[in-house]
Amino acid sequence: MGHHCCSKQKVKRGLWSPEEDEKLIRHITTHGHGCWSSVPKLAGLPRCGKSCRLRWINYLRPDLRRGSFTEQEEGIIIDVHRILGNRWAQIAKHLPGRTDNEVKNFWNSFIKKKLIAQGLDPNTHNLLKNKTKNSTKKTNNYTYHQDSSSLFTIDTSTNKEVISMDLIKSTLATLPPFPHSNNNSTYNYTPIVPNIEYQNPTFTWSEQRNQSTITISQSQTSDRNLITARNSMLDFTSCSLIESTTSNVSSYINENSMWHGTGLEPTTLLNTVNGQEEEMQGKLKGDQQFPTTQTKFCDQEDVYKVNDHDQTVENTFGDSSNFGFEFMDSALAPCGLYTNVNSMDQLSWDC
DNA sequence: AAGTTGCACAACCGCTGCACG
DNA sequence: CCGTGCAGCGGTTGTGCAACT
Repeated sequence: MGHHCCSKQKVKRGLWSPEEDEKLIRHITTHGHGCWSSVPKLAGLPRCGKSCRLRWINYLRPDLRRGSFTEQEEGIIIDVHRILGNRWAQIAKHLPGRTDNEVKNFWNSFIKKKLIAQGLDPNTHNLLKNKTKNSTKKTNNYTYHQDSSSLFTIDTSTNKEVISMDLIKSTLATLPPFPHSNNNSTYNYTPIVPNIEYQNPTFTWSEQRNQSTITISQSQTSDRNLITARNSMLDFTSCSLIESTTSNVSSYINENSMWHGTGLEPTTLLNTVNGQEEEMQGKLKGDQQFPTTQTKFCDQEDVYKVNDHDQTVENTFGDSSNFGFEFMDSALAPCGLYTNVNSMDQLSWDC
């Protein structure tokens, strides 16, 4: 039984011989593939166009990277799979020289088993045990909520909740620098504000659920009411950059509040670049690819409370690409940015 | 040595979405 | 709007080989 596209043809199936490979390579390098259905006839191959296309894409293409996957590639696959699931073609776009078929085979033959062996569900990337929807966990001195769509995953080596920063780092790298800073500069970080789902000491990021987007905002405070913000919006279904802007932003910060119900919302920032206030909204443009990705999003509003402090942080990301609660503990607690659950406030991730 | 099993990877199958007439 | 052809995708199967019994 041949393919539906070539059922009327006498086509050969099975493994390709070196002679067939040579014919196909010679044809495509000299003429291009054009319409794949015409390739077999033009190249003198007893195959269907579909088979020729697959052979070229998955095996004969000159830009293919052969050989074993590196640990870095493995990490990228796991990270992107966490977002996209079994969208192998999308995942393969993050791995130059690798094909969707190759990624899929590697996943099924290696990564999948590895995750299972580590007690992780390869579909959800969550722990197989105690996988309860909307369960509330308590770790160290903070509490948070977790479900299958949580932004956070388990670092199996430390058994801690972590978030990979690869996506955010690579996104910020595409943005223009702050006007009065360099990569090693120190600047004030406008602290946590409500209705932003996630943050770390260097930047904040949030989700726009209806648009399948994530907004990353990094701000440099020049005074209490004017900050320079770098914002980028990405579509996490296609891993493409939708919009990036650098602008002066008027922010409203309630000095007396506990950052509850007031403050700066990156999805509705007031753009004052041209002296006119306008709401910043993402518009789809371009199809810029992301080097690496990760993330998964919550279904509910996230609310957390922190103390009202500006803090000074280094404009660097450090060596680790993972941002864990342990790090947050050490980095933020001395600044009074959040307090533990034994006191009034708690950091709560209502995912 | 022969048969069996498990694995990696190549290839196929069926489906979807899109363009076009 | 509908039918057709095509490219592309993800799931599945087939094949070859090495390890094991």
